[in-house]
Amino acid sequence: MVEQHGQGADGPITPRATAYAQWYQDIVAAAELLDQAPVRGCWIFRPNGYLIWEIFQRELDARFKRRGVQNVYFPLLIPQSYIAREAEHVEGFSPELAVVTHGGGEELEEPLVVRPTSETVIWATLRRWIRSHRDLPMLLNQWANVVRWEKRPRAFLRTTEFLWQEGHTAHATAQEARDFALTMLGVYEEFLQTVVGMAPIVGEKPAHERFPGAVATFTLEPMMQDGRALQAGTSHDLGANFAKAFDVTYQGEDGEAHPAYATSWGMTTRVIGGMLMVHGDDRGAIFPPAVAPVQVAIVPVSGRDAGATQAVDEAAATARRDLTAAGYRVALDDRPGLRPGAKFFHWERRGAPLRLEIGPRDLAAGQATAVTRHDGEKRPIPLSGLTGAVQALLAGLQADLAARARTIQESRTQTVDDRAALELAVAQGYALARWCEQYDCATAIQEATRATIRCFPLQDHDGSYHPAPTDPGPCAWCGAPAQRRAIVARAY
RNA sequence: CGGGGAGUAGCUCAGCCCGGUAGAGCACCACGUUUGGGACGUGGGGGUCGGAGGUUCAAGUCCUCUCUCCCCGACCA
Repeated sequence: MVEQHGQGADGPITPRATAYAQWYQDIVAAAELLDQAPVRGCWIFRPNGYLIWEIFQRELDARFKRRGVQNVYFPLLIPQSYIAREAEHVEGFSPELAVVTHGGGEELEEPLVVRPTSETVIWATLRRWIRSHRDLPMLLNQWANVVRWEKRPRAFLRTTEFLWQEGHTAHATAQEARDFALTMLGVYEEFLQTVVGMAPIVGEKPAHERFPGAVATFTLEPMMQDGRALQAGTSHDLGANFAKAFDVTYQGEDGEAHPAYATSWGMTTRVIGGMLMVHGDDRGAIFPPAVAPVQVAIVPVSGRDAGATQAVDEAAATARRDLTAAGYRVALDDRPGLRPGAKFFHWERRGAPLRLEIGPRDLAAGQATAVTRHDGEKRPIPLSGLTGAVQALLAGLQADLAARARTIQESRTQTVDDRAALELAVAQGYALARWCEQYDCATAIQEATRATIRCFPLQDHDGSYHPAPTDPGPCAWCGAPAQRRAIVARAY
């Protein structure tokens, strides 16, 4: 029923205030999500880690399909020449490609790259799939793994191989492509808010941070508890760049050939790491109920005699049966030989959002003791109405976590107008500052503060995104004229 | 790629300076006593000491080479 401890799972957890990076590693271990792989930068997903990804997949996939997106699968290996077809694309990705040079014991005539992303192979194929305006829009997605040879890997946040979904769509007009890129941005935002419990800033990347080959890159930037940003998803308007590079045209109603307009959008296993950093505390991981591998941990407390213990065991088994039947992910911690306290710690570290204690005293009162992980509060709930009470507690907990994340983010976001204020703001969170949109200025900011231009925030009106109103004034860093404010922050 | 650190039991590490029977804690297995916030007793299993070469009667320990991992920076979802 209950898995045994794994490596490092029981080690001490470094407090966040002592060393945030070390704390992060500790709670990844404590939650038993990953294990070390033999290859640098790669991690093994343990059952709990993969279950979270499966839940992400289920939630996102349903949202995609609701918008008419169909799943496909393209191969892992891509001819090296494909990557080179789009000028910015090859420049952007070449440094981090893994290249296969040998196969079947022989050197390959043309090296194959392990996909870092699939725009090239997909657009090479869309050339055959798109003929007429009746073929559009073509809305595709694939669940896949990709490889990017990063210099500095970190568990979940930046791994050599990572799991993601990559959506690829083709449209008849530039406007339609832009609209769809924003639609998917909205899907991501809603997912991060309601499922993951994040409060991402949604915005557009500055030109120098765009995806290689994109005309616009939109991003979601939730704040971690230490004030740093994490890019948690992107949606790109690729314009006609890939259609031109791969010669994809369709015949319009006017009988003429037109280029197809593209989007691509992706979300990765990185978000799992972000979720840990947003919600976890010094006692371990805390998972929002919507994604928790174990939503309810039932800990029976044995009685002084066999009869009382048997009654407790039966009540615990009944609770598990009822909650499981109601669709919850439940663990009954019936491991023998462990005292209740040890089990409490066990489930706290692993992030179970709700714990139910059932002991002789509870049974005498016809109740269970419910303990919410994020605030440690204990409250009795009647065994007769267990499922309903659990549902209410989990719903409240999900909302509490999201609200807490939003509060932290807002309290650490400052609107600033000059260099000194910007430096102070990025030392502890987000700065909302006018920026001149000059690359050299962004570089100067980064060299001085280690912060980067995260995005120009977008505002959500009537389900669509619009740029924030212009706010002319001097660039907070260099004083040159600036039209709008950007989020400036250190990032993972 | 620069700068640090580390490879010895499943995990965390001691042992290395000063060569001589491979250890501790935790975890694991068995039995018993415990059980409302990390229990205890007794017994037990588990090791090519990262790899290769060298010195030596003898190498975890000394020498040479090598591989790998982790952490901190620049590249990135």
